[in-house]
Amino acid sequence: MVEREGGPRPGGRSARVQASVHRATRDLLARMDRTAVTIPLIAAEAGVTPSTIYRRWGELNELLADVAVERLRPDMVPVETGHGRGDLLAWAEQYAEEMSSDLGREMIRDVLAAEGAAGPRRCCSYARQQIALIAERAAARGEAFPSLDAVLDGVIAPILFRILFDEALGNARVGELVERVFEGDRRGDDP
Amino acid sequence: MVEREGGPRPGGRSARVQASVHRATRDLLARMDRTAVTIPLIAAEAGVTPSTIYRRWGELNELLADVAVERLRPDMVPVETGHGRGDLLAWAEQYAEEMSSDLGREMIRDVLAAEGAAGPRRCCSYARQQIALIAERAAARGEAFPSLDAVLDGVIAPILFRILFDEALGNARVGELVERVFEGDRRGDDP
DNA sequence: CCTCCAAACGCAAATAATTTGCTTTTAGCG
DNA sequence: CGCTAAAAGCAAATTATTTGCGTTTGGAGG
Repeated sequence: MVEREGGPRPGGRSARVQASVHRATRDLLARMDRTAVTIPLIAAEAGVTPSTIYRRWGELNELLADVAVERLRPDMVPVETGHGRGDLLAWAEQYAEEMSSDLGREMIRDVLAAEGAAGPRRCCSYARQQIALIAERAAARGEAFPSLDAVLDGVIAPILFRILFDEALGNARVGELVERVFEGDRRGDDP
Repeated sequence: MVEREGGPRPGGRSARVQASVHRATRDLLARMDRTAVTIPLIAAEAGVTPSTIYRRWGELNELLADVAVERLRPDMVPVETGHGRGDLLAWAEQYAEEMSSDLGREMIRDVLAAEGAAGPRRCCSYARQQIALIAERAAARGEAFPSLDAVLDGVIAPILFRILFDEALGNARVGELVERVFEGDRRGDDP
């Protein structure tokens, strides 16, 4: 019962279509204004008929979200600085920077604009995995490290909240948040 | 040089059209699936021609965002409990509850899905105003109260982040966040 | 290797949404 | 009371979306 999450079986026709549609979408988004990107356009660029896209993704939002989630998947292991706090700081700074770029902001919005909570949750779990990895390394060194929820609420949440609703945080503020989450370092979550 | 932000002059034809389109949109969203709500439908419901809506709002996302921002405007003053911490807790709990409802979630997504940062910022400023009000009352009583940014990052951000990307927080967790933001109560923001 | 099957695609016609040029209405102003 | 600019209506043209049906394809079982 091994569910594959990356879509259909690799190598099949279905996978080829998905790949070329994704590529076409990325290309067009890079080349032109996002409001000008339409499904017929993507279809032409990808060499498929529009109805194929409509049947597979339903609407543009879903396709854009699909592409964005894939691009948001972390492609590297968080850098090691020697201690958990440094690891988290380095990671958070990079995360904030990537996400607050024009491209990052657009991808987040694309993910959120699609129906259903699957996309956003996957993005959240990407961050979770990265932080869990840093936490495990810290634990292996015998260091104290804040709980996953504390980091999510204390560091990731403000970073994304500000990007989405206000103005992106600078490195200074991100550093403060990381400090703060290490201050009241309680491991458990029960009252 | 008094710019009106609620749209055109009140009483004019333009204002009537805007009002009836907003009302029609709310009605339709309440009655049917959001994916079934289209501009021609709203136009029919509002008694205007579709082109009027297209010219004023451009696309459905913009109209939905416009309607959502208006519905998200706070319509009451935060309850007074006698002290700032209680005020903030009560307000945060209600905010979390409203925003995590199906309707709340949809409205937030609508606001974020529109182009431009105006809608999201207005939502952020709504929260800011409410918190500033609570903070002023606390200050008037001579109480200590965390900075606006501390509350935004420590309370509002996690609430919205979890709604958007994960699972809504319960009252217990909201209470913890409020506690925490009062713990390291520093007024200034400089290092 | 061959045959069969279901899933996915292409094609094209039908439907629906969006854009646009032009006309008409209307609220505000001299 | 007309004038005017902004906004709405109308309808034709364009573009996007849906859908029915035939075809292709990759893989499973013989």
